[in-house]
Amino acid sequence: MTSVESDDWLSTLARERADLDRSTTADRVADKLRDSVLAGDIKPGRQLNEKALGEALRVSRNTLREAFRLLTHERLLVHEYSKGVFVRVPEVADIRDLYAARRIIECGAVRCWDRAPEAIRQAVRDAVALGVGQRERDDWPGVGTANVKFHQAVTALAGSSRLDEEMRRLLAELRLAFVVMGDSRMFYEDYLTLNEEMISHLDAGRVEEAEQAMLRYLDRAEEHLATGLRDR
Amino acid sequence: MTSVESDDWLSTLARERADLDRSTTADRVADKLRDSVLAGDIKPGRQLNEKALGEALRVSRNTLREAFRLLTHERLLVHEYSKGVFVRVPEVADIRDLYAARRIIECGAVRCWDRAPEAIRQAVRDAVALGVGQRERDDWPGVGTANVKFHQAVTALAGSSRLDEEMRRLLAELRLAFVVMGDSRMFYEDYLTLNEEMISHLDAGRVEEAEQAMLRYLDRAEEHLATGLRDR
DNA sequence: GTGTGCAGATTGTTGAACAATCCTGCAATG
DNA sequence: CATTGCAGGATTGTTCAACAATCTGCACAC
Repeated sequence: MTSVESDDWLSTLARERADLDRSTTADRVADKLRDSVLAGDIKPGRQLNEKALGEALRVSRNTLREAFRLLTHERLLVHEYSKGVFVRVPEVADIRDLYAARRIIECGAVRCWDRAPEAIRQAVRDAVALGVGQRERDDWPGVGTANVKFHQAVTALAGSSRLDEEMRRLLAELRLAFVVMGDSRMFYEDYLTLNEEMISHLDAGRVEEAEQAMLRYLDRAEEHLATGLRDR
Repeated sequence: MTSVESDDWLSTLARERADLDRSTTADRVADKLRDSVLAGDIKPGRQLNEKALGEALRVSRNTLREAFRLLTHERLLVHEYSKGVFVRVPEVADIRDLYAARRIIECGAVRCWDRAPEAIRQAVRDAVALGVGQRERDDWPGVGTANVKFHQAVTALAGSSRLDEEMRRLLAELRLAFVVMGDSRMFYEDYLTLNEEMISHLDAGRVEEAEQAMLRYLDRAEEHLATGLRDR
């Protein structure tokens, strides 16, 4: 073997090293809580009692509080001093704020289409195709998660892992709103056709039109969530 | 007094209520550490020993670890499992990533100029004026902080507190890079003229030109930082 | 009904303790 | 000389128990 090959091995292993580093128990507790919150098992507004939860999960209060802090940072929980942590109750103002951010990030990302590496563009196409497949088998929750994948892939076009991370947080917070209003399937149907429109625009080099389609999508989704949240 | 006045009092107090809520000691410790890191007192790469720091700051290890967690989320510290936390060493790749995000956010925010409330647009003008004043009295660090204010004000044009928060984090992380390379004053001079150009474009309704100026600014700043970091 | 004060519950913070892991230096091996 | 193996010390990961500070709810007085 040549030394070049050997170096290649080393760099590959170095890249996978992160997987080896076990996560802290706080991280795993946070994962479990995040699932429970996003699945709607713990309803928005509900307080998370440190003692009770700590005993249930068999972790100490300190570790649990670290997990709380993680989820507070993700805006899934809110922390009130000397009162405790609560599952966030999404307000209409939050939706407005959130979609203002999405408009900036996702429309900006769409404009990066021509500059983005082919692999990432392909990921966008794949996400749309996945959604279409799920629709054909009437798997509407599947269409929903494919939609999330689509928007994450679009964000990746910008080429910033920091933006990707922020979008991950924004989308998780959005799912909270879906939890309180219960998502309708007609909704996703609507979204999917807009995604298909976007990808056809992009593949034809009509970046400007794709951005307009994204803007329409965001406007419509925002209004749907805002009204749904107002009279829930 | 009328009931309207009374309501006004209440809403004012409600807004200031956050100031009354004392923060946790972890928050205050994090503030202190953040200042030390951004002032360059604790150099990038240096490890933060839990026991020593805890004794110096008179807080328990648990509380200190809470503060570490906060600053790790802000990307000022990095955490390696079973090894401890270290002040982040900014890499060129970080700069690239960071400026890709800034391009999306700040250029997108500039496009919101016409839709933004007048008060926020005025804040942008004020930030430029402040920088001009500081330049006249040769206060170059002052010009630097005015420049940060300018970019925060521009971000606020988008109308999303979540984006504002993200920009706050991005700018703090950027200051880390300045810490390791030592900021030059010629640099800020250059920036300030670009800011003046932007504001004149905006006041004349030439949003498109202002966005181009922002893009030029970001390109130039990124290159300056990347090269300065490579051969530090 | 409004305000006051007390008791119980919950959170904020600390310090100690032990297990798990990492780092360092040194000896042994080839 | 380079590498490996190993012991010992130092540091981190995690838990627990305790106390102070704060909040909440309820009874009571006016």
